[in-house]
Amino acid sequence: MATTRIIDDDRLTAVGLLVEVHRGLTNKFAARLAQHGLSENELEILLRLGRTPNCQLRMSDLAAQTSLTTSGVTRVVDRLERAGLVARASCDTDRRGTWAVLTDTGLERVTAAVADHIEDVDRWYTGLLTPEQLTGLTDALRIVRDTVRPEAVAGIAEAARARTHVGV
Amino acid sequence: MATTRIIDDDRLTAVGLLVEVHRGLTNKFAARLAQHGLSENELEILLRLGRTPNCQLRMSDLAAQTSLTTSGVTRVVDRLERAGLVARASCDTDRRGTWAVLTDTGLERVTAAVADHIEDVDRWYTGLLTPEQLTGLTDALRIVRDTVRPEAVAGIAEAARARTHVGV
DNA sequence: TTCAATATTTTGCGCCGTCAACCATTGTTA
DNA sequence: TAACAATGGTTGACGGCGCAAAATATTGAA
Repeated sequence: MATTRIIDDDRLTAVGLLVEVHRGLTNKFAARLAQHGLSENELEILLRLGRTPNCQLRMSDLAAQTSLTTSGVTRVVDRLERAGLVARASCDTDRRGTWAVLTDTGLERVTAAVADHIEDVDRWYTGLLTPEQLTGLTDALRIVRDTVRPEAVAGIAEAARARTHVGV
Repeated sequence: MATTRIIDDDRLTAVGLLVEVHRGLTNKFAARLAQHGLSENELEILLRLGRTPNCQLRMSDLAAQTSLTTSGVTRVVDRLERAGLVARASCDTDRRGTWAVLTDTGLERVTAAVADHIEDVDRWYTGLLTPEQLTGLTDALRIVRDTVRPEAVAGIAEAARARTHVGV
């Protein structure tokens, strides 16, 4: 007698699995990141800045990429700025906007944090799977990502053109 | 000239993908759940209760299963109790403990919510993948889940034995 | 030019969940 | 039995983030 309750639907457990993995990893990562004085959101913002040609991105682009609210980005950048890892620079071409610019110490900090972080990622995630499993996983995830968050690549080209210098 | 910056490590983008998918799905699901007056955490607690033999679970077991804090579970159950979806019942064998028991209206509510929710899950997640992709994905996720959250199956056997009745 | 409509960011307020402290109960050891 | 650590749950203080409104800058139209 198979149970056919809607509450046991396979699709439900499939998302459940994703959620559990996400939470589990987040918890595993949090401790080490805290040693570097960073939260996951802060790390992500630093990473996105660091990957950009001139290490800078508009606040609204950060919001689009991270799926934080613009308000959320404001506050995260506030903290990072207070910590000296990011600086704000006004945008010449559109004086409504502000660049968030990764400082030198910000780059150092994120580099150090990432080195440790990758160890954890490998231990708790990528290292648990065979290469085939991993590519299968990421391919599938990419399909889902592209439909649930198509806007995730904002402002990179634009930022490459601008050249705002900070520090020094 | 390949870029070899640590910040671009493949493993990093692999987790990034997972995080993006999780956030994207969460956002997609939130609206519909809100129509049923539920948050994702609330739905999860109701689901876990509903899947249990007598629709009841100890507070601490809920905490272990959901990776909320016990304090967090207290507050979520507070809200659900206020809404009449869950009731608290004292535990006979250990008077420190309390059962969270799904009420009849709670069961109705979660059933209705899940019906809609599954549609969304299918549209934004499981329905986007071929059966092979999906099983590959869940198999891989299960491997990760079992190592990052081995404690995720708490209190079910125990709850089956207890038979606390609430309402009527 | 002037004014309305729009875009970018910040701020006030509130919800949600964590942390740490706390109370009640249980089990253990003597 | 008393004394005490360990366990289960709740509460107060606090921080992070979203929502909506405000502040500022830009664009378009008359």
